[in-house]
Amino acid sequence: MRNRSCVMRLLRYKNALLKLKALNFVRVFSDNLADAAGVTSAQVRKDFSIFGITGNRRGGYQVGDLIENLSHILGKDKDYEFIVVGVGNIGKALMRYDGFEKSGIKISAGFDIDPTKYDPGAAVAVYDLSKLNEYVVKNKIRFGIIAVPEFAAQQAFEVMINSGIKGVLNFTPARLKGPEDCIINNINLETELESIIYFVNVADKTGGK
Amino acid sequence: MRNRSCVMRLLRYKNALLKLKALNFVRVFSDNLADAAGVTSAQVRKDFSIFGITGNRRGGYQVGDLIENLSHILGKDKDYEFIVVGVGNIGKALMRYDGFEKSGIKISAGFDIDPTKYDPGAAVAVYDLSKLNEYVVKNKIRFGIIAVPEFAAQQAFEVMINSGIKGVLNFTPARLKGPEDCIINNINLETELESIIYFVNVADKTGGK
DNA sequence: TAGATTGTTAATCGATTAACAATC
DNA sequence: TAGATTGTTAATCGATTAACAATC
Repeated sequence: MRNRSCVMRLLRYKNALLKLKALNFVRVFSDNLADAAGVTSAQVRKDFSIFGITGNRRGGYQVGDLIENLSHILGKDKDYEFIVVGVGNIGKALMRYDGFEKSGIKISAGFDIDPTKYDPGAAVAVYDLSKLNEYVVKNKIRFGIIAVPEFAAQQAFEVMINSGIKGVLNFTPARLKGPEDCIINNINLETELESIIYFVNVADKTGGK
Repeated sequence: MRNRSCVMRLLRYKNALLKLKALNFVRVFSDNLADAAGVTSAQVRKDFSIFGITGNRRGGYQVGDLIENLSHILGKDKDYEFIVVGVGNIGKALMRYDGFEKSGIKISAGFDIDPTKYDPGAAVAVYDLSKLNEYVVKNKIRFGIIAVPEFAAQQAFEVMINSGIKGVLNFTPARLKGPEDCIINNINLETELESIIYFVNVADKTGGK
């Protein structure tokens, strides 16, 4: 199915392919991609088959064609702008992070309710939250990142949705409620760390030592 | 099964319960927890059953007991220290983030190879990467976060593992290779954003407008 | 007791994997 | 051609859900 895990795998294949291309590889087999992405070769071929990607029996896949196919499927043939709401530690880090560019992703502005955060002249400008609607409408922004404190998350989300944003990455533990057609991805840092603690503790008890 | 998704759900139940407790709730039903965590009530009861958590038929669960049970299972009856390797945008944000404390998680130091980053006097001290082993051994640190550039990830990981670290949260796209008994959680920010773009584009085509 | 909720089993659902015919 | 790899179907695996007897 074209579910989240499958799409995440396609993104991994694409990243692996870009590295192969940089090494001047021309052809690649499902086995190679499987190794690179940490899955089975059947999984790779199945994923491709779901999206109608074909190769050559016996000859594998052309690296260049495959990258083009995946980029098209993943909607990465043009650049995309994100805004950040909440210019605290995490928000600021994302605004300054330069690793998104190579994926065609640009963080174009930040918004906060705290006036001491305003900085319209910065490399990535920071505006008052009240300016969000105007900015998003004017620049046709469709994507955003929520990096506010949990209690402010739902409200921030609603401002974003009402302005026309269709997809958000939510760094708060809040379970956002909104229209069906809006895409929400959640990252919960506390939970990630806590789950590591759990599995290490389990390994301690069951494993040796 | 006691897999990652299941543990992540337990963590969500616990967070919901802590909020209920703050509101002076004494009892809770599987239905309530299901709503709070966005799952079915059968899932909640099944999860509890896997970990041997029982309630009262007809009477639901005692909020206090449940929190205690979950905290014990999740290994959160004591505090845990993490170190951060790579004091760039993300690393710094994590070191300054104050939301971990309430979960009993402390970021106790940062490490970097760039001498301009050293700051042994900071609230969270930053040391040379060469000091990592000594620090980790001395303070019996078992958990770490990798926030270096991708090319340095495997090396950073090996330094950590060799010092006795057992669980890491990896912010790079690198697929880390190490001992079986080491726990690795990956967060890939680019991929999270790219998957949002994909699903919004799909909704555009299939949905209205 | 009557009614409601748990705890658990069995059914369902979906995703992954194995296997192999097609074919380059 | 002979050999190797794809593309796809069927089998397997595991997780989620439905259902209901147990029971508070």
